[in-house]
Amino acid sequence: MRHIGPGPDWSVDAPYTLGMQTPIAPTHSHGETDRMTTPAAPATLPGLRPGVSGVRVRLAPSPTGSVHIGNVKTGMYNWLLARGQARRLGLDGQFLLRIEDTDRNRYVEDAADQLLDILRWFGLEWQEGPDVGGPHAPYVQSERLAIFQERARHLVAEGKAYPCFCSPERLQAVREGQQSRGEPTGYDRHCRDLPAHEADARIAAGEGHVIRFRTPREGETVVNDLVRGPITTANVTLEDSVLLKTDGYPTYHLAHLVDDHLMEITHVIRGAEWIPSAPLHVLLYAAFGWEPPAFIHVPIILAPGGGKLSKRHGATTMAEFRTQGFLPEALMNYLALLGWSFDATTEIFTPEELLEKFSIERLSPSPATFDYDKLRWFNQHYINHILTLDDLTGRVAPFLAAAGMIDAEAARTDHPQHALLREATALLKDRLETLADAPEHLGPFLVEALPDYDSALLVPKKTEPSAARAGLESTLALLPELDLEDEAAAETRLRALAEELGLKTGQLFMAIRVAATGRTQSPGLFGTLRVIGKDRLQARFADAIARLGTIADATA
RNA sequence: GGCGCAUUCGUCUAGCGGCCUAGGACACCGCCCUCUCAAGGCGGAGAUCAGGGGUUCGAAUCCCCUAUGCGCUACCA
Repeated sequence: MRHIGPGPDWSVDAPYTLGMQTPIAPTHSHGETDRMTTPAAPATLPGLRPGVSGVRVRLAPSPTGSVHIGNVKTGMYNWLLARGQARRLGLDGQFLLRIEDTDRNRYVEDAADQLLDILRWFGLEWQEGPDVGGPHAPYVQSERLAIFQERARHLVAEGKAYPCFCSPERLQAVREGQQSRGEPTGYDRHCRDLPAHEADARIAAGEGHVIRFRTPREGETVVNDLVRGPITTANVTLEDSVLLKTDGYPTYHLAHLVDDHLMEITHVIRGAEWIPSAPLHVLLYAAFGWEPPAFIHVPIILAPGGGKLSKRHGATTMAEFRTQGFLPEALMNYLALLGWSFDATTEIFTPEELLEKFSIERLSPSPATFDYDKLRWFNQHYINHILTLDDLTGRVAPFLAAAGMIDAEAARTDHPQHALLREATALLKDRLETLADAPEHLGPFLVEALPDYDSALLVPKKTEPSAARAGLESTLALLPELDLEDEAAAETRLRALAEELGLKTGQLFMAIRVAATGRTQSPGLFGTLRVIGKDRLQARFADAIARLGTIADATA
């Protein structure tokens, strides 16, 4: 029987080393711990420092375009930790949103607004952020430049960072020289030991420069990742990274770290692409004299063929998944399982259930391949089995309205088209994989007149056109006295009709199906007839009969 | 090249030294239901647990090496 350790030991045993903490062990989801003799251990959260009463996590995207699915997944885990796991343990849990717009070259004008919009659509709610404010405002880094510059100056004053005057051209030349000699590339620390008076003079003269971190050249740094365990890196392999750029903007390394500290972030769940720079961050925290947060690096999402997920494979941004008709709940369920599991068999987790079940202990360190087929299955499952009919009706409506099939207001229950929309949705929902499939499937049930279709479809296999026509004429004649609301009765009547005409039920039913919908595939015939209704059926049958008049029987 | 991370059915995963002749799900195949197509139900095939060494009475589970994949190696995040 293994237990989660008594909690991380945060004692610092080396200047540049985080206190050792054992990687978290998963809890057993069943078994002996429930015995009455076992005193209930106080619930603890891995990575939480003693004395800290709550969890504060963040999602810190940069507004450089549309949000990638991977960023959202990472943000979701943060959200689930704060709003789910932490709160279940009776802790305060705050999830915040911070915009990291420190790259002026990649900045995209409306990206931040779109970001908030799509994150809200997805279902993430933040307690502090650029739109809602909070105790640590502003939550946009470009509005916090003075803070970062002050911190950088502070490090320089303490000798833990230094100004570097090397031009991009020199840096490139250095790199090329290293490459041609087969050496590891990297900054050669040319300005690391400039005399202070010289550096000051050049700055005073207005010479452009960056601020670099004076990385220790000896020892090693340990990053304690909560799911991976300790990751040790020799300091010699680390670079003197740029902290502050020539334009006065901070790099990610400086900005995120200062803000995480100021905003009292307790857990940093971020993409695995940050593992290589995590030692730098640990060193930076030490240089500032700050306690670092707990780290969890979650794997990046792989593309079906290997490599990273790109346009070539399908949707990659949140916005694309939305327009393709995916439900945020289904997307969240699928994404959650791409690197996390609850047990051996449970796979359906609504957002509420995720908040109840999610725990960082069960996060996986290995990368997962994105499977569009499985996502579609989840989406279909939510459409068909999880959403209520009224909910689904409301979600399908915008897609149908965009296709011009219903009025934009038809989702309102007092709208004249609403009843039909709802009935059609009920009838067709089991074949919708995405909301975007709705126009294709519901079309025949919503429009007045059918779009043109292949008249040959009206003649079922092994059936003469004349027989199909006779069947439809009889059905049309029978229509006024049929009670379509009583599906069983209508079925009995039409089965009898088939027998009278000497047709197999399949033959008659198929002819009717095509006449009613223009297709050979539809929901059950009698539900189909009921929803389309007598008026439209009358017109469609008449049209079908006219079409059949132009098709001659095969002369045997 | 250097540094790092990862490695159980095609894919997502369960597995924490004996419950594993490896469980579940997607996809695939078959059957059932049936007026078509879906949905649903039932069943099947599919992983010698990357390979090789150890440790142990016993290893998918612990250790080491190798291989492969991925990431980082920017005044991008």
